[in-house]
Amino acid sequence: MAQSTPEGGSGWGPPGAGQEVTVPVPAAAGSGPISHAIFRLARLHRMFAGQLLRRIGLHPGQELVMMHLWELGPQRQADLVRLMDSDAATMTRTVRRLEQAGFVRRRPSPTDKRASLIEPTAASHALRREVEQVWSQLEDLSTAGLSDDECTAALRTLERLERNLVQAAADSTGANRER
Amino acid sequence: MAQSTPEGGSGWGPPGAGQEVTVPVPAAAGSGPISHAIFRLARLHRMFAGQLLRRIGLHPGQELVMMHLWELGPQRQADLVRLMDSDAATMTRTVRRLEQAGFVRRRPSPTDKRASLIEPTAASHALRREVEQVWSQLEDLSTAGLSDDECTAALRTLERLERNLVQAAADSTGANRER
DNA sequence: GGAAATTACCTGTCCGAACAAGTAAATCAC
DNA sequence: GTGATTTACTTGTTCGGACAGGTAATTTCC
Repeated sequence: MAQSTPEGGSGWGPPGAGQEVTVPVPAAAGSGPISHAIFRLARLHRMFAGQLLRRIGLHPGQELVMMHLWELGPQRQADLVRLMDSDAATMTRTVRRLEQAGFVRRRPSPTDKRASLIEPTAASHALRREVEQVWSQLEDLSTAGLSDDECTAALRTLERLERNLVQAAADSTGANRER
Repeated sequence: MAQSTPEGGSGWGPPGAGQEVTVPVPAAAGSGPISHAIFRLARLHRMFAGQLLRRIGLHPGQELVMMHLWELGPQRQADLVRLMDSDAATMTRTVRRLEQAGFVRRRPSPTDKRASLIEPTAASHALRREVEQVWSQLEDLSTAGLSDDECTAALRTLERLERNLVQAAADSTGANRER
């Protein structure tokens, strides 16, 4: 991992704010500062989550599935896909790996022969506290030194960016074919 | 802590949109609102970048390599790894794919028989404007409707979160072995 | 000069993510 | 009821990303 040492951010130029940036902004990415910041933050965040989850035998993404199952009980894969806004193919493999790891069991749906219900195993419940601890820890690390107001503001900022992209995606797919 | 959970994050329904295009925040993730927001934003952002890059024959990540090469000229793989804070193994494969795609060429380093210099091909320069356009477009979509001040604030927020994680990573690695 | 550590790169493996394509079952339309 | 469409799921492929391990060249230190 070896995140580079804090050092000179090549100021990209907005008014006033001439503060140091902690990350290498090698000017090549000066093009899209926000995009690049999202990219780097995401990478770091994912790496951190992976590092924490690794200790409890999960990979990033798997813990989300487990959390949904613990909270909502048995779900079909399609439900999990919808809950996580994920991909059906990815879910197939993720569930299979969770099954092989013994955290999940499949049961054929009584009402739909196409579907199977995914349910957490008894063994998996021992993980629940640990997973919640990991998420809590990750949240604390991310928001270290931020006041409640700042956290709220940060959350709003992230959601605003997300909303923009959701909107753009809706526009672009909607432009092609009316849904 | 940091458990603000402002009203489940819902409530932004675009007026009149007869569909719940927005994002599922299924309470299971209410645990770490910031973490989850980062996760979702990153996923969307990456998906969008991939969609845009796909049209010009690149995959997410490859464009970063190319941008560095265009800007800095021939680099060793190790340099690219450092510039992108990436992984050596990943870089090996990324460079090979870029080479197979004809965007990059390898030349043995004159001073170091272990290393090879990666340089952009002439053909690749036709891509440069398109790549920059993609980044510009991505930035515009992300920051749609944001004022300059809001953009700056958003950037600072992202960098603050990143700095926290960088710090946490430095702490955890530094705790194990003093560097 | 020569052993030991470091550096640069490659390969294998596993994972999530996305796309394409396919199968089977359920639902809809007529 | 039959045919068309939709839904649920699977597999194959390709990519980035991370880890483990391996080779060769370089540097460090004695």
